[in-house]
Amino acid sequence: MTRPKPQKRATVHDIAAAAGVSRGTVSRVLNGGYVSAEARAAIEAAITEVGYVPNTAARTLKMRRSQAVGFVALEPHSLFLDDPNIGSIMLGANAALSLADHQMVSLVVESARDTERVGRYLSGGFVDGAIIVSARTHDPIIQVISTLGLPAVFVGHPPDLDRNIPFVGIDNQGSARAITERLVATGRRRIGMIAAALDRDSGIDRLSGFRDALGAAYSSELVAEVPLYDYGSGVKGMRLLLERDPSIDGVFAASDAIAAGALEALREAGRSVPGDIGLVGFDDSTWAVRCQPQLSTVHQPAKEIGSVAAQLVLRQIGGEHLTPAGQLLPTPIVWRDSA
Amino acid sequence: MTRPKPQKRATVHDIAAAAGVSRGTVSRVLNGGYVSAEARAAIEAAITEVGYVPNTAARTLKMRRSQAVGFVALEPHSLFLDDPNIGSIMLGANAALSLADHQMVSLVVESARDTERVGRYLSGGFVDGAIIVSARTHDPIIQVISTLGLPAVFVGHPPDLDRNIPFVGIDNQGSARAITERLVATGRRRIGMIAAALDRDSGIDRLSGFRDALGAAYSSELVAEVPLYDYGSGVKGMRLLLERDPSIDGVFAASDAIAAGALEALREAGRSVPGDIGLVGFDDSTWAVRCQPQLSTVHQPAKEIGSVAAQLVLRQIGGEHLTPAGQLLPTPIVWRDSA
DNA sequence: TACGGATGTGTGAACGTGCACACAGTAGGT
DNA sequence: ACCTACTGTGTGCACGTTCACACATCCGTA
Repeated sequence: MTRPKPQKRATVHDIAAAAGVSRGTVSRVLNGGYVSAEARAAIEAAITEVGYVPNTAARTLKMRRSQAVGFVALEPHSLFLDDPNIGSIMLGANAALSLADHQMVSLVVESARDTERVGRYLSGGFVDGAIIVSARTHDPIIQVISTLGLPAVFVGHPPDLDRNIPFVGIDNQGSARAITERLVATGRRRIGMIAAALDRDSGIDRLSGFRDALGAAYSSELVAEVPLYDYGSGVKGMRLLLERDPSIDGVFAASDAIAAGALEALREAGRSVPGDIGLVGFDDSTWAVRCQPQLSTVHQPAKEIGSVAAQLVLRQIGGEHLTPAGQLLPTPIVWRDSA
Repeated sequence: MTRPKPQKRATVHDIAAAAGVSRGTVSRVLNGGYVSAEARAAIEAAITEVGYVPNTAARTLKMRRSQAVGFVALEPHSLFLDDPNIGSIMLGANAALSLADHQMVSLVVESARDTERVGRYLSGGFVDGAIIVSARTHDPIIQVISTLGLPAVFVGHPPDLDRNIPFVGIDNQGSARAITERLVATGRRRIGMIAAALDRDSGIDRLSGFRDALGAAYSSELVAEVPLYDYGSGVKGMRLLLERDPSIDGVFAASDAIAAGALEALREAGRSVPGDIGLVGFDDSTWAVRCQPQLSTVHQPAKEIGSVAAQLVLRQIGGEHLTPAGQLLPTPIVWRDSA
């Protein structure tokens, strides 16, 4: 199964020959340097005529820099479909990288096979740095990045993350505590939580913030654990809570998508929101304003997170050693109709 | 602003020296060939000890193949946030490429600056082929791909697409006609459409399918044109239709997100669905089952589209000349509660 | 003994680029 | 007349890899 070589493409040699100069001169018109007006004109004409494009792979090899940054999305399967956040982070990162004339290349990891291949890709000199999104605890990618010594930034910070690797995120615990406290302040007495993604720092921290806010009133019976931040999990989680304690009158959902699902389960059960039950979410994604009633939630500055992550990677590529390693962005609470 | 060189990494030379053999032998244990058991063992030991990873850029340069395929998402800004389709297509493509041991790299194009940089990236030998999603009519990327001669597949087919470039998509026109006809069959008499994205083939074709189905009953007054396939456009479009003709009793929304927005506007106006008005969407995305009532819609096999696109690119990379160029996937209608 | 095949290893060249260096011509100041 | 600075151009080398080739050894068989 030998493959035919791709068609031959023009090189600096061809351009040099066509313009009657040497490779060096062509290189100089491309990258700057002293070139006479005639030579420049002849070379530029030759370039447009044959449609020459520099071979970036060769340039990367020589320069040891690719002007590209990897954006690694781990297990995005449900994230892409239910969580608009990852898309916003991506667009924020792309905008920032674009400004610095760097190419963002997104790599999707869904299987073990992907992990290994992406590891090779990151190590292979195709990217100068990487942004890693939604890593779980003990994620093999952490090891890969650590040993590689590649400039990298994590979005969120798995507890076992190497201390030297910078991250950008939000104060999940503090935000969860704050919004739960405001739920308490509205007079709710039996407050539960639909906790999700407890294998990620975000999930763990949101739960412990909830716990902090309730203090002595906390009861593990009123916490429904679900695997994902998605709509379906919200439906199931809410049903479970209603079953365990029909007198429940407040719920903190670990994400807006979960809250939307919870809303559906509450509608099924004939409970009104915010009349019978106060409901708050997390993310301030497009879900929040689509729901009926609109969700009170924690605003997550997704686009900015992406942008900051990109800047931190670029600074590392520039040789800077980042300290302190972590950076947290503010998360204002948005109070709407659901609580 | 000179940047420090990245840290020096081990090469085949280092491994060869450490194992007491030559570069050639190291290459053979990496890529297959006759190697003695002792040599192999020594080399493998050296590789794991220093954590050697082959430099893919160098390999790409020599082999003229990168084992990577670009996934170009054009103006995904609202798509990522409101349309789950693009994520599904991406995951479908990644799965198929992964099986063939190819790396999918996604490139996001949002600005003219991005277009140019992505063009350079695609031409630079970093990818062996490309999948292009959601190109608009007269998109500059079409020109870039055509002149480049890079193996490529479009998802959807802008009317001005080069005839030789394969595409994969769905029969937007036929599907739109079919679902509109079923809406007619339920007894609706004043049927309107919220048409979107009329600068894309999908938008144009869905509108003309709608027109076909209504025949003489078609009235341009009952078509609300909105720019995007998103929720907000749905709200606006539906308000417009209600204003133009309060007796409207059926609506075909050009996407599920639009239908969801329309549902919101109908709720505002106090109309019941499907009681007062029958509503159908397009995509069968997660929106469809989240809405209340759940949407009758056209199922779009997004994941499969991605998968087929990937396979078509891989076949071209393998040297095959694809003919016929286009491939359409079936789109069953899913009949739920909204009509 | 001589030969051919299978197995195992080392060497040189090439992929396309950028940079350091060498070199040449010109102009201006001492 | 000489030195220096500036502009302009060509050449060789290196980046790290793979492949073709040459060479070496061993074995079985004519």
